[in-house]
Amino acid sequence: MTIPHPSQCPFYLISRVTLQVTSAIKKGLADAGVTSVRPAYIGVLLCLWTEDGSKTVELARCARLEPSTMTGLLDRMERDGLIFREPDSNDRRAYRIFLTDAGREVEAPVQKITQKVLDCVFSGIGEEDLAGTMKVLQQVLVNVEEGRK
Amino acid sequence: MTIPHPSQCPFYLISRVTLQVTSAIKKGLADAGVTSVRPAYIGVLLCLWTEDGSKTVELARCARLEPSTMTGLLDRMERDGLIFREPDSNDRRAYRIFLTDAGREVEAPVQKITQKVLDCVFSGIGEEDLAGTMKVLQQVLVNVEEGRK
DNA sequence: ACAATATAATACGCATGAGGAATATATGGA
DNA sequence: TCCATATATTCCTCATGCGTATTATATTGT
Repeated sequence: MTIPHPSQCPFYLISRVTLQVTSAIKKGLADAGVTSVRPAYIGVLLCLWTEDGSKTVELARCARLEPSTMTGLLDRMERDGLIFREPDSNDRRAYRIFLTDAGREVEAPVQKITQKVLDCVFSGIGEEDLAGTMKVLQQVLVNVEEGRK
Repeated sequence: MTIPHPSQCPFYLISRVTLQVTSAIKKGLADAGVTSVRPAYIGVLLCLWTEDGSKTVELARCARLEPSTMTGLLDRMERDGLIFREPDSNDRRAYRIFLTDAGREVEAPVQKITQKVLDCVFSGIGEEDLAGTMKVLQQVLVNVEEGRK
C-alpha cells in the first residue's frame, strides 16, 4: 500500500526542503571536521563577517530572527568559541557582538562547505531555475514584510 | 547604518521563508478560531485525510519526518483531540492512527485557511513561477533521497 | 525451533525557533 | 525636570525536529 505524499502543498514542500538542506549542511560541516559551527550559526556569521561588532538586535534583524531567539543562539556561539559580547559604550542596555579569532578563521571553510553542499543539493537544477526560485523566495519575504504593516 | 542581508544564500532564504510561512499559517488558524490545529499537524492531517488508520511509521514516511519526531507530534495531536491510537491487530508492535470526529471536521476549514494564507504569501508571484519553484523544491527532495543511497 | 536480525514505537537530550513577561536604560514631550 | 513611552536584552515556556538508545515484537536464516 502506497502512502500518498502531500508534495503538492507548497508549505509542506518548503518546510521539508529546509529540514533536508539543514541536515545536509550539518553533515557537510561534520564531515569537514568543523565542529564549532552549527547550521543556525551561519546566518549570524554571515552578518558578522560583513559587520563585526553589531548589536544583538541588529543581528536579529539581519538574520530575520526574534531578538529572544538571538539571545540563545549567541549563548551557544559564545560557548562554542566563535563570538564574545562587549557592552556598548554609548548605550548601556546594549551589547556589541564580536568575532573571536576562531570565528573569523571559520569563514573560508564554512563558505566552501556551504557552497559545496548547496551545489550538491541543487544539482540537476538549471542556473536560471535556481535564480527564479530565489527570486520567488525573496518576494515571499517582501510579501510578509508588507503584510505586517 | 544598514545591516546587509545574506539574502543571496539559498539556505538562508529557504529557512526564513519556511519560518515566515509557518508563522502566517499559525496566525491564519488563530484568526479563524481553529485552536486545535498547529502548523506541524497539517502534514500529518493531509496523510490521514487520505489514508485514515495509517501506522506511525507510515505517517513518518509520508510526512518526511523521523519516527521519533512523529511520536511527539501524535502525542500533541492526541492531546488536542484530533486523533487516537489503536493497537494494530496484526502487529503487536504497531499502532494504527485514526482521526477523531474533530480531526475529520477540521479538514474543510484547514484546507481553506491554508489556501488563503498561501495565496496571500505568494501574492504577486506568477502561476508558472510558483509551479517552477515547486518543481525545484521537489527536485531537491529527490536529490537528497538519492544522495543517501 | 531458535538465534540473529530487522522493525515499530517510544524516551531522552539537545538544537532551534516563537512569543510574552521582566528589567534596565534611552528618549521624547509636557 | 519628570513622566510616558520606546528600545535592548534576557528569561521562561512551549513547539518542532533530529539522533541515539531502549523495549517489544516480527522475520529470517540455519
